[in-house]
Amino acid sequence: MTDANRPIHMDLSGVPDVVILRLPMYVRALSQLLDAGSEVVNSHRLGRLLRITPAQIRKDLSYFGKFGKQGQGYSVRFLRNELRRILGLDRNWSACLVGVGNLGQAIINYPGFAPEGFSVVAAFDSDPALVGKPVRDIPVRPMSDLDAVISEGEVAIGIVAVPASQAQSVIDQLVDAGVRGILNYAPVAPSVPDGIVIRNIDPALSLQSMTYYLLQDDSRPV
Amino acid sequence: MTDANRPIHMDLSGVPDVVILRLPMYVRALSQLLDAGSEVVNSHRLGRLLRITPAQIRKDLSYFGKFGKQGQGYSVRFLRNELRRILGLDRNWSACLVGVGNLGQAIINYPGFAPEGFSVVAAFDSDPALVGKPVRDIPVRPMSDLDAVISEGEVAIGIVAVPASQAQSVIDQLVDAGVRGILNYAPVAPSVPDGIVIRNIDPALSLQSMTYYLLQDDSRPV
DNA sequence: TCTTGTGAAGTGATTCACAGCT
DNA sequence: AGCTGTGAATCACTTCACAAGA
Repeated sequence: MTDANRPIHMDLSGVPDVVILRLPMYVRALSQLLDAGSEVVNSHRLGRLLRITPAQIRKDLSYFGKFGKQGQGYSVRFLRNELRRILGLDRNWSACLVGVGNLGQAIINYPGFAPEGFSVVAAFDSDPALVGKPVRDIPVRPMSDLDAVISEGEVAIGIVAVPASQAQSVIDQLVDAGVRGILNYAPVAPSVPDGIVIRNIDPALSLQSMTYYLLQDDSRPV
Repeated sequence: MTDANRPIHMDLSGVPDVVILRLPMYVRALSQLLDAGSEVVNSHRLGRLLRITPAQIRKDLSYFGKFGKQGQGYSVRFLRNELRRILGLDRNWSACLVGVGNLGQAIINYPGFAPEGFSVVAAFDSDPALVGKPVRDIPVRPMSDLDAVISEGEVAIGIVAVPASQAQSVIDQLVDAGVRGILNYAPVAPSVPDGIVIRNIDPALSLQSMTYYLLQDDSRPV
């Protein structure tokens, strides 16, 4: 009962998706703690920082191993490094951007990607007026270059910042070219083949669900 | 058993959050169908469009009433209007933006908010160099104006596009001024009082959880 | 016959509570 | 004494499956 029938926690496909979604939050909080000079932390404090219950944090971590010491807590540095390794953030990830309009340019200039090992190595646009003029050192290429650049450059991630009407077609092209993850900013629910990971960034949907709750407690005088 | 002990489905606070998060997706899909000339739809087709099971859709709708006709399906127009009403999208919502840097300007220029009744009526920045120069017709004001503009203008929503270090403080100011919903683009996990609705837009977190799955099936040759 | 609306069943995630280690 | 790691219990969400209406 102690060691014979161990749980299959190392079964990687068995970790719930919600757990994976929380790990980056842990990494971020741990980095902050480290910056603030904390070398150890317990699940209670980490939970307060992220507004997550301590039990949740301990359970999440238990899917991957034992990282803490009873009575003390976790080494901030060690836990952060382990989580970064688990998430694959200890390596570099090349991404390409499709769509260099307002939004696309903001994405290229967004400083939040680089720190965790993501770099946009190429950009594409169907508008000839945009092609050729680099944005922040990143060359803007025609769509016809997409396939070659992705397959030759080991680009694993495609970032989609095109109008809704073109999004599915662009995503199909990215997948065909060999991209394995899609970060989609277009307001659509795209379909991708099995094995392709997609994340949608959709502020309009966020606002539209928010208003439901704003309607509820109109108790206070506006 | 038929009518005496009816379920408390009209108990508005009893609708699961996940359901509310899906309603805007339904609205969007229904709008598309309408644009495409479809007047009726059934849960199966709507589900295929959104990659949601038909049972899920019917169950979600059942929290709010009966919108369909057995044997036929739903009137696209009617269902869309009902959902828009339920979500509060049949009225106008004023929002203000804090932070008029790269990201903030992209948000102001983002065409996705206006169609569902959201309008950014004011913008604020702590940088004097940005204050005074309107961005796309929206005046940029100093932070000191924030309180007055929000309370006088019936601004219910604050959009936060400032650096992480300032985000919590800005959110506090917005809440104090009377905003009831926050759309936060800063990479932090802010805390807000009860009754305040917050939505976080955090592409970096999305990418960081994506890579976990990209590591898993390295079956194909890269 | 087709499709909704919904109790009941099933599945999945969170929280509890405590044994065990430091 | 303090805190982790984790089965067990609880809670929440999804899917099933079918009665009933068009």
